[in-house]
Amino acid sequence: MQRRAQLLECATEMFAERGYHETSVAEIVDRLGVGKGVFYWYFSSKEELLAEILRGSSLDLRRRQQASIRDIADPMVRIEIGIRTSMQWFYEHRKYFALFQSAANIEPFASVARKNSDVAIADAVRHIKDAIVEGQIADQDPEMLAQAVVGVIEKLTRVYIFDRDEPADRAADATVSFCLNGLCRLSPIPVS
Amino acid sequence: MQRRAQLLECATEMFAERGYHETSVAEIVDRLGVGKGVFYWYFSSKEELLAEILRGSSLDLRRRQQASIRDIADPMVRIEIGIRTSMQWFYEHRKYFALFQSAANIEPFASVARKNSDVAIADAVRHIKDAIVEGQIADQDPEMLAQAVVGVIEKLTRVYIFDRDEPADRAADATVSFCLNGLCRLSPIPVS
DNA sequence: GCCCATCTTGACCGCTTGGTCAAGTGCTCG
DNA sequence: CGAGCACTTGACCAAGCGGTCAAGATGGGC
Repeated sequence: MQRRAQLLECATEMFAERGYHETSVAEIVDRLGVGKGVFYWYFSSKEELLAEILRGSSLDLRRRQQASIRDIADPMVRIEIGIRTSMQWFYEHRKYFALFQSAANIEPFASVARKNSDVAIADAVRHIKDAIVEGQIADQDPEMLAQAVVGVIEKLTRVYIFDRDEPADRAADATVSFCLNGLCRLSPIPVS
Repeated sequence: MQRRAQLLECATEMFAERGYHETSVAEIVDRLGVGKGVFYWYFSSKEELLAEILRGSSLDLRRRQQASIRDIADPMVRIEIGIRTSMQWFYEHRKYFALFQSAANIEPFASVARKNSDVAIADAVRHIKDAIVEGQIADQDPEMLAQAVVGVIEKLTRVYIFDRDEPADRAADATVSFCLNGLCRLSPIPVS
């Protein structure tokens, strides 16, 4: 494997497990059994490394989302599939989840995290607006609805997929059901 | 004001604005215009300081939640008031919000944050179970519903109250409406 | 006036960190 | 073979960190 990719992978794992600040460059290169110079041959700084990890992985997630809903006409189904795809992706890339969450609280990455989040919200808003036009969702602020949906996704992903290592389905079913029906409905609309 | 309280307040602000790791003990005491020894006279370590801030504030939040729903019989209304109270508290104590969120990603505080979260979830679960018994909520996993509700609260608090500095009402209305009705219900149950 | 407990000072310490760099190593190509 | 490029090494560095401590201040009670 290429050195660069090795460094990327190793650093991702260590950042995810122990945090960005708590993982030193020395530890990363030690784990790979190489000298420190190798790190600075491929990356100009530790900060740039995390920025690249963040950029690459959020791009991958978005691509997968887009691909999964490309051919779906019904906006409600697009929302459901979007939720399921995201959570499945987080299941397969658990290590990135902690990274996304903590990057938002690390000064130099807060703006990048914010931008990524804005893109995701904008995508969701589009489908929600379509659904409102088609009369499937009541006319409310679409951005707030989008944020709420993302909030549920993130929370259930964190607790059930990340912390408790469950497979994605159960949490995804619950997320879809909650987002569509909320707490109240006594006979939930069956999940497709 | 007492030194101890000054240190607590000053540190809280700085941790919230710039992050725990990014704020040094030297900066805290400089801002107060005192020597470093003062810090270590009142606190045994920087870590203990944050632990105390976390303990104190989460206790205050919980007390306020409990007080606000004490005399309410209907579990559904307890849930709604609980949501509104929490978000109002976060509005009044915005600086603590960032702290709570980031503490979960800082190694030595993750377990404390986890414990606090568990308590909040357990509280919500109780009311949800009551509502299921009374037939107001369909019989689903109460813990998942609780996590979902908390996810919406956290997300809308972060975006509208913390990032955009809006007052709590609009975000709280949206949170309650979404949690009760989800996306689908076309004629939302009016917010009480 | 003096003692002693409480509080304050800031120079100092040991240690870790991100980052540098002169000195290699090994591979390819002329 | 040897020139030169791509890569690797690890000792080294300045900066910053959390934390310590001997040396004062301050002030109330005797």
